[in-house]
Amino acid sequence: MPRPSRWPEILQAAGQEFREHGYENATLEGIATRVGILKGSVYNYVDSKEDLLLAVVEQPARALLAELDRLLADADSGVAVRLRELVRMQVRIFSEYYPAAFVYLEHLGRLELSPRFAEFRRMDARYMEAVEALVAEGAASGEFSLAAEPRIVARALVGMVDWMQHWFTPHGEEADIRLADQLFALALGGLAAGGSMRAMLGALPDPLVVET
Amino acid sequence: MPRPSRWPEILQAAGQEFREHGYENATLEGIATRVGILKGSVYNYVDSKEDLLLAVVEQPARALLAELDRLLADADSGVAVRLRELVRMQVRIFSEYYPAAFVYLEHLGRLELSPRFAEFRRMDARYMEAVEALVAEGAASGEFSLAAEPRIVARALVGMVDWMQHWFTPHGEEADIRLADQLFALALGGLAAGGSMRAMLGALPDPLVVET
DNA sequence: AGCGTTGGCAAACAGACGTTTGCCATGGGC
DNA sequence: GCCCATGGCAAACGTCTGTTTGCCAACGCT
Repeated sequence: MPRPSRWPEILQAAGQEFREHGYENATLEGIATRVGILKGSVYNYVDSKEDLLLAVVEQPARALLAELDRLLADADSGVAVRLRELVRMQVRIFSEYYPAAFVYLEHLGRLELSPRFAEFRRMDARYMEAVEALVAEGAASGEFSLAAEPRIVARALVGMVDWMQHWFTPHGEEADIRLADQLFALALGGLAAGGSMRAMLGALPDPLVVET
Repeated sequence: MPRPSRWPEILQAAGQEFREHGYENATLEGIATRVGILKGSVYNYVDSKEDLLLAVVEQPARALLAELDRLLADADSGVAVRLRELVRMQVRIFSEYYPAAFVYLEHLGRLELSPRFAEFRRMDARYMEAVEALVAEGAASGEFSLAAEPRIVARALVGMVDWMQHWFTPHGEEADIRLADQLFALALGGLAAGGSMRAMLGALPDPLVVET
């Protein structure tokens, strides 16, 4: 039996510390103490503190993009259905990679980071474009009837979902999906959604349910 | 003629540096250089770096709360109208206190800050409660027909608006109001808002327009 | 004119923290 | 049983940066 590596613990501890204190305030000593080792020992696994952030952020980022691709490939379903899947997907990743996914969100915006994070910023840009395209497609097909330009709408939707970093904690798969659907219903129908809107929401098919 | 104080310049420079680099990465030297003095000289105006953050954040925070009070006092208009005013108000403050208001948003969430920031966290909590109460009132009065619990709806709305820190830049009073109204229209009518919804939006009165 | 306050400069200080180094215990493979 | 890679420990290093201190020029006031 090989001596168990403590890399997973370190990764998890780093994620939690980054989440609680922010990258700049988090200390290597805090992370190491959480695992039960000294801060110097962390350098047996990484070359720098930034490497830790990179490692924490990489998993949720890749998962998000992979699912986005899967989702965009499914051009058969209506736009509303794809958008609902998008929201569900994102909530699922928030939950599955908690709190790493929130570390990702929080630190993407920060400049200052080395060029090694450029890839993630590109990924984020691609994500925004995808949402905007989805919204625009819905408007073009008549499925949506927008009260604002697609870009504004896309930003508002993303904000609604990404803002969850300030209040969301996982509550199990079922509850998470319910939450995602509530958010999506609000996005689709708005505050004033009457009975007809809710009927329409209830009638949406479930073609993309992920087997887990 | 008294020797002109450089406090306003320092405050503005601090706001910009905090906005661009984040509080922790911003350096006193960067702020001082922006004004054209040395970092030590800043201590003629402040006792600590934290004081600077406090000063930057205080103005937009107080303005926001003051306007919120004014807005909540107006119980005569319908809930939708008050909610639209809320969005307009917030965009206006983002614009008027740019970028200080975004520094406020960005750093409220961070823990680590001294107890002196507790007041702002209370203010934020009060703000959230107000939005939630507004939403609930709309649901109770029949003006809204919610697809989710008021608390979720309130969080989504706040997220939509507060996320603007990642893409908004002021474009003049008129354009800002137009933008606010687009966001509000999306919140009220959703993606699928049909022609009837837009007609209803257009028919909303303007009882709270602020004289500027 | 003389005096006190304001505020900038230059330099040094101090603490925090990321990183490096040398050492040693462990445990699997030949 | 020997060897070596792994990984932890302890301590030191170096830098960055917030903060302090002493000095002095500029200016307003009496």
